[in-house]
Amino acid sequence: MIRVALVEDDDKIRNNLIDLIEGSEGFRCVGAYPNAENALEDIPDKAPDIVLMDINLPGIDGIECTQRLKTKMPGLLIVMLTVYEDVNKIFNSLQAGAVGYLLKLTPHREILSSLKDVLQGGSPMSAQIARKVVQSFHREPKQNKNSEPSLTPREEQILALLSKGYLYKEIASELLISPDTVHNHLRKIYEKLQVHSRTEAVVKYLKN
Amino acid sequence: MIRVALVEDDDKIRNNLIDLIEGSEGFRCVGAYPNAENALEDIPDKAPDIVLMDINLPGIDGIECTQRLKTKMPGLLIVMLTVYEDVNKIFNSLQAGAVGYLLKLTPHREILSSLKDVLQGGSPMSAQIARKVVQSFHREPKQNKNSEPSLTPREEQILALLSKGYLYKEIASELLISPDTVHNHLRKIYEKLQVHSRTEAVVKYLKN
DNA sequence: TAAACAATAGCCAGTTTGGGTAAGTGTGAT
DNA sequence: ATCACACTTACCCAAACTGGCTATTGTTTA
Repeated sequence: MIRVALVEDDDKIRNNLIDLIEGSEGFRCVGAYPNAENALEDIPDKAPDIVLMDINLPGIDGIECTQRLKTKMPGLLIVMLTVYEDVNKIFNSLQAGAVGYLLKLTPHREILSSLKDVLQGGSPMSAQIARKVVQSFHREPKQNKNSEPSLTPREEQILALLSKGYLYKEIASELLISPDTVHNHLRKIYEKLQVHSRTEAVVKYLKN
Repeated sequence: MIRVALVEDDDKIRNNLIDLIEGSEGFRCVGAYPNAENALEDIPDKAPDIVLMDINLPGIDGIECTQRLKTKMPGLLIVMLTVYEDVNKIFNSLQAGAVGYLLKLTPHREILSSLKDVLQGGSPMSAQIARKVVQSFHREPKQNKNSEPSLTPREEQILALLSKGYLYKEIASELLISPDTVHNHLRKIYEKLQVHSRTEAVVKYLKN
């Protein structure tokens, strides 16, 4: 039995979905709300498996609502509902914690199969949205052209310790060299990184 | 005319794919390589639209090869080929820059339609992989329970400037206050964050 | 073989920080 | 009206840091 909750402000659409879900074998509608405020209050008590969430809601919108629900119930599966494929809003919804989305004009049969799919680990979305998600997900091949002046292993090591807040002499005793040597490495590091203080160097270092 | 290149070490599979692509209306195979090394050398000259890349290759593997190709040709569309759904490898491939993947046992008809789909902005992948991608993509709602000893707005402001590597006097002139005031705020910040140097403070600050 | 460079070490002058102490102003709560 | 607290300024001192110059020992490369 898949427990479903709905958040949808349009009465007609909401009632249609209730009918669909309640009328289908293996599904139950455990809550239906016309706005995010009511949903946020009641859904934690009802503990549904899946929430169908309209993106455009009066007051708190579906994206914000998704984010709040996910903080309270991290395991909750939220599927967005939208009339047309607004790429940005869908993208933001996914970032907020939704696992996929459905268009409101999706045939009833497909809605039900998508819900089952979601419970089995799927993520209903069009290939276009998937591409956008995948792209945002590409790791930058880290541009080491001009930006990375290639520190030597020793310099990297010293920079790593510097980033932990060690003093020169602490780094020195850690590496069994003299504080003056540490000092010298740091000067080369600063030159290579084009910075003039440990803080700037550490900030650059932590950004990779 | 869609220009396709292949990287696949199994001769039989590679030749099958060449036949499929060359024998299909609107497709051309502009290169076929048994290993990553050859592919990396020749593909930039051939400038294909799409590369079909086996994940498991002798020597440099398909993931590494994808990463290198994307650095040279950021617009190149790479689709991974794999015999079974190895979630981790596929996941890494997508991170490396691939836009999707196909199973080697996919029917020929579907392979061709997936390639067209890719050119139109699609991302062929199963719902399970999509879910994994979407999840890695969720933004943490940032946990500020005990970890954040609540800095005052002014303190946050000063800490932000400190993190950019500003000197006391630079922060002072930026905020139109005296360096001594900056100094004082910093002392309170250090106390609250339980640190004893700007570097440690900045490191803590940047981790949120 | 000569040049380039990483790693080591030192000295010195000037600047920046970190910690101590003190105190004035304003705001909001009890 | 008193108290707590954020924000502000100030001075002192010791420790740490930055950047200048110099120099030796290896290793790698041209």
